[in-house]
Amino acid sequence: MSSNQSVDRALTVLWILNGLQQATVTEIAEELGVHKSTASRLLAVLEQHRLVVRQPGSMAYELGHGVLQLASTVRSQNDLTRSAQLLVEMVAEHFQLTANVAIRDEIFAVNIAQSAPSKRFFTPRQYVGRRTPGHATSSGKVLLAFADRTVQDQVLSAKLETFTEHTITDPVCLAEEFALTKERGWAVSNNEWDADMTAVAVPLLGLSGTVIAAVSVTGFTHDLPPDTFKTRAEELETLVQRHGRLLE
Amino acid sequence: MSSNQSVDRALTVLWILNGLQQATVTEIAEELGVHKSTASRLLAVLEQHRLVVRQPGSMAYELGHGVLQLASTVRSQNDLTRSAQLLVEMVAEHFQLTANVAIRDEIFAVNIAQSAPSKRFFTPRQYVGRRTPGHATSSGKVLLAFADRTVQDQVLSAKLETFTEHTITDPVCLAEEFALTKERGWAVSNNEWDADMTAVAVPLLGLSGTVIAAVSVTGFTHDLPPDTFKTRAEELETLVQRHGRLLE
DNA sequence: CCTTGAGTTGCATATGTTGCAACTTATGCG
DNA sequence: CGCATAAGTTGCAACATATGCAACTCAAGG
Repeated sequence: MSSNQSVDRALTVLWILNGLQQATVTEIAEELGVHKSTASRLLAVLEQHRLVVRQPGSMAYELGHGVLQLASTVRSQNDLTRSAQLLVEMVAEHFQLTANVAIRDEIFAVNIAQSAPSKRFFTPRQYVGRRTPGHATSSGKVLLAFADRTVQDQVLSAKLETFTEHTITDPVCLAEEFALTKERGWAVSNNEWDADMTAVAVPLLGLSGTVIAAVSVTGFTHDLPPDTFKTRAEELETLVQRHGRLLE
Repeated sequence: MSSNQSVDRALTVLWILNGLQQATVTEIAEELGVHKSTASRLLAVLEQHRLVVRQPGSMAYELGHGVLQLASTVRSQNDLTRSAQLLVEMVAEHFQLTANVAIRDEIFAVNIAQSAPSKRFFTPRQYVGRRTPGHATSSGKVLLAFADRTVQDQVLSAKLETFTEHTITDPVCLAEEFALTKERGWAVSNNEWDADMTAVAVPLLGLSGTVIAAVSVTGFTHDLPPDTFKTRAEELETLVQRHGRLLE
């Protein structure tokens, strides 16, 4: 595997700032395990490229506008993303729940669009771009259930991470879950990733008829009791179909 | 000025991909002026950090989901950004024109939120995160007009880049423009940055009463004739005031 | 089947990066 | 307000590391 120490360190800085929100040169140096002068120089280059900034008057660095610029290219490049954004906004409004569109990235699900309902104050935090576990989220289950056999095997043979007491960690149970999902056409994650959070997801088909993404609604478990799963899933499917099949 | 060659090269790769959308190892190597093996290794590290990806079956790299993840941190970090997004959506809907909120970055304006009207097909392209010239855009003029004297002097003493035949490049004229903007409370850019594009902007005040951002509406010049400037600006100001002062 | 082009890997070299120490700039406390 | 202390930056020498080359793999096409 090819590597490049200084580039690797510099990019790690971005992820550190992603986690900590703010960090000083010294903090970053410690986190990386390098001398502070090294950290200082890495940050200087990142700053020249506007990927990190220092708010005037503060010593601490945070992620900069350059990141936003790069991200807007990723978005606009992708017709699916744009279309997905319109869809989630409609879905969020309809259910008054947080809506997501996710695509598969290896054995993970990555949200590419998210919208929170306009009338609620407390909603799940932003997860756009972040990998979420395929075996513990509703979109992940949908994406994996409709993925190639080889991908499924990859998941089933991996160590399934436990997040809550409801997380499915037994490969046999998970395989059944995939089969069920594929048969009925929707999936649910009931406190499996995050205690007290529940989500329902349905597949989104491309022009060729294959599953290219998953659309989900997420809310506190209180708002999504088990007897509503089926209805929600059917409503969601109707909305998705009305929105039309998206570009592949 | 501190530098770090390999990191600088790696970050330049991101900007190359930002411009070209897609590029192969060889193309990037040529663009950077390095051997293709070097480019290959830089890309490998960027790929490990999910900042670039190769679509399965393609040799070409493009920007990856990691960028989106970093960007979502930048956004959620910033209450202003979130609040601004709601504002621009409302404004875009109201005028059926593209709306932006921009903040000042040195002598430039950086859009932090943008929304295109839902009912139009042809709209200006995405500029979120990108620096726009302070002397040739409506938001730039607002931000500079209300900025410190030292910042204004910096602009007025710099070489003012010409973009169209209407761009204001004379420091004296520009100083007058700032004075006018400050007095009447709004600015306009009439084909000054991009031929055939016109925009009107008003300031956005923070809790302390200082100008923290500019809100603008942009459209083809055809849709924004000079006799509508004043009305648009006043309407825009009303909308902004109704939306309330944002967090500083 | 051979050729051509594009990408990746092993290896030797020297270039570029690192840590140190000295210096400068901020911050906190009496 | 000024000193003390912590945090950040820069010059320099040493050596770790990134680089270019060349050889290799892989894929496509004639």
